[in-house]
Amino acid sequence: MTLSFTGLGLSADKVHHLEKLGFREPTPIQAQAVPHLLSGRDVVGQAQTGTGKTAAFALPLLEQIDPRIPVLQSLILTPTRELAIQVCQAMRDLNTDRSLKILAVYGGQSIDQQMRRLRRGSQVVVGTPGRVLDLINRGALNLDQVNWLVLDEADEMLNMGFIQDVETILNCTPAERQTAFFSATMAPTIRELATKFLRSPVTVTVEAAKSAPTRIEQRVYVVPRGWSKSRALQPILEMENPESALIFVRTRRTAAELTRQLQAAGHSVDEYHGDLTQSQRERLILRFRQQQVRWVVATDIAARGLDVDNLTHVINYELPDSVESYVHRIGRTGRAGKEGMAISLVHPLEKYKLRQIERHIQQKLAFAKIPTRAEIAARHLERLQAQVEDAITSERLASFLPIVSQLTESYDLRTIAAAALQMAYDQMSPSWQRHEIHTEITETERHGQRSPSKQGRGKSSSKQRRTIQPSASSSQD
DNA sequence: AAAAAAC
Repeated sequence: MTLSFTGLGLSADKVHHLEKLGFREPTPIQAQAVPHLLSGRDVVGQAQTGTGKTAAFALPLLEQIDPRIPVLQSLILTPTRELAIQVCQAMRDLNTDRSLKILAVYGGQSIDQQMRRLRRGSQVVVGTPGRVLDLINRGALNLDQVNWLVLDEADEMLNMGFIQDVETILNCTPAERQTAFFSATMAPTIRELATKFLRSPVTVTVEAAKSAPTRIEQRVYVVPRGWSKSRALQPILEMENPESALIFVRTRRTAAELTRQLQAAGHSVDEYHGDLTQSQRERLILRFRQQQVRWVVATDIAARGLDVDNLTHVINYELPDSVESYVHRIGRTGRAGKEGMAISLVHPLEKYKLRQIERHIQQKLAFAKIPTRAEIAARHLERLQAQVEDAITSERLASFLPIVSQLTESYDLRTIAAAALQMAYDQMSPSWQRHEIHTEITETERHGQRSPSKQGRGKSSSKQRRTIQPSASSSQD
């Protein structure tokens, strides 16, 4: 069954704007939540990561705010600053006629500037709890007229550490407001707690889409006894050669240390965690989105909501503390109907954590063997061959023919071709010759880690339906 | 116990 946005009760204007943006069909969570939200009901919305939750609350919200009144009418709370920025941007993108003023407020940025902007009369504010409270206490933010309240990543917002601030903020809003809680995860205890803030809510739960189990391939590598994780990570990265990856660790310190190691090995990688300044954080996310950095080593600051287009890999260098966090972490990839790979590294003693995760996601996780040096070399040669075949059909090929003609005066064609391939191979694996990688992988072979070489993974399919999905500029959860 | 979130 397909629905149009019109069928959801959105205005003709809005539907027309959505079509101009290329959005024709609502995702399941949008199809189910939007009508309830338009009818004024409180909603608890639960749907998988990357399936359009932001638009599910943003569309009805934007339609019901009165653009003629220059007063704050809607507040959205998020658990991280970057998420506030992202949700704000997504809402501005959907506010196609620019009739509403939408502002993100969060810590680490000049509060004076945010206060000046607030004075100009924002109708929608997206913010993190600490800064929102600060602004309330300074008299710069008045929630008296807020009739729309959204908790994004609601279960996290109701967790210890956030709940007190969130409750204080909620108490500053009118009781007759409309409230929506959205998240991909909602533990029963949190769901119970949530009802305390909602008025006879409708619960909208979207079951896993049919493509869901295959959308993200999950794989587990058991780190051999006596090995460090960083030693196990090297051959996996060599084998996978992720185009873009989020590598999750548990602490800021480990993030910094692992980043240092990977940088020393010549990789394009940077760290992302709460020890950085706000401008460092924002700059990094921008560079990552623009693919100026291939890999990011992050704490759980990046676990939720963050939407980076074409993220191919999520790597759990260390397993998260909560099963919910696992679900959110791997959900950074495989977004908007694309494929993704989620890899977890576990010590033998951590296998019990794995079983908790398996129970929660109701899936068995596949174990993989750490690739040997020979398998990695074979994979590199496969890639090289594929690249050569691509190059043969390229238009630029002809421009290299004169050089070949010149070289044939001194060498035969096979020798020239082999030399060119050798150069390409060395370009492709600059760290290949490095001593530490060499010895570690030799060590792997001594441990008898062998498995058949796997076929390279196909690129994610480009033939997807156009729906309102996360992209670099708009996000859904 | 750690991470996130205000100055």
